[in-house]
Amino acid sequence: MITIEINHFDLRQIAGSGQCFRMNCLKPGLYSAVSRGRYLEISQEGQQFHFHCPDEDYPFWHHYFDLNTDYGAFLSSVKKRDHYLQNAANAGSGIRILNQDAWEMIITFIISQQRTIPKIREAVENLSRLYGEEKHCTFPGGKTVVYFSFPTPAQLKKASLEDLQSLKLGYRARYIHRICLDADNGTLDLNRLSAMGYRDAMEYLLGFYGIGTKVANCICLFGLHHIEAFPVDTWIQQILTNHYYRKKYDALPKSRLYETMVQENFGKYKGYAGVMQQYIFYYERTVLHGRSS
DNA sequence: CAGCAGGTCCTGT
DNA sequence: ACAGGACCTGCT
Repeated sequence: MITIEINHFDLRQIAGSGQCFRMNCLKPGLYSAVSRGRYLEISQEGQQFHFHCPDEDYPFWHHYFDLNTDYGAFLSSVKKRDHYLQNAANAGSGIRILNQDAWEMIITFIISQQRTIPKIREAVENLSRLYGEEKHCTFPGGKTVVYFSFPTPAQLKKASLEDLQSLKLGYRARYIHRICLDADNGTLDLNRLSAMGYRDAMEYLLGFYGIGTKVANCICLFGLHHIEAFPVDTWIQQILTNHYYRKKYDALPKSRLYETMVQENFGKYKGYAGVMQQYIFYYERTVLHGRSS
């Protein structure tokens, strides 16, 4: 077990920020997480954190939670004039943009289309249980936890279209099936994708069946750590409309409306607008509308 | 029963 | 380019 003290880091906020679907609250202040085949239990008391994992895994989780980045600088850069963002950043000041696996984010956010977060979690867990690897983690003291890694492309390719449809993935089943084939035959090159900058990664991702602008931005933000990415979903659309509307936007075509609003209101946070997106998403959804997971 | 949920694709102008 | 409709499934 490793104990450290960290500012601007809050497990409940991160778990509720909608960026990861394999973090669970075991009891107040204690969370589990699964990523890249590893398992962690982490507890929080104020700014004190206990990492329960093999010592050699600690650097992995330190990077996973993005603990080398100075979020205090992001927070203090919020414009005083923007009261909505001020409130949001204050409410979510412990959020961090996690370093998650790109392939897992591709599948996860394809699944996320037109679904609620609890249903996304359920689907991701089902895929892991059925196509991932069963793993065991034994703690000092003897407690053993069974968990499942998220399936690799080679593992998930074993799922037929019918298999995926039987998991109630609906029209997303076709998207997933197709992209597994692409990942297997090299059309989707994850190593190449990971080496790209934000713009190139967006263009590349948009070429795949089932990935549109919103999902591609989520993959960039949560799976490739391009923190300038700013996904616009229905929640963000509502926020933009309710808090950032200006009359001149009426002249814009719908297809360009939101990207213009994002550019004009969040472009000033150059290179890290995605952090602000997380603050307002979390604030609106969790604090103002009471969604907990 | 209609409407909507972390959208995307396809089609017709 | 742009707008409108279809699409799986489950929940209200």
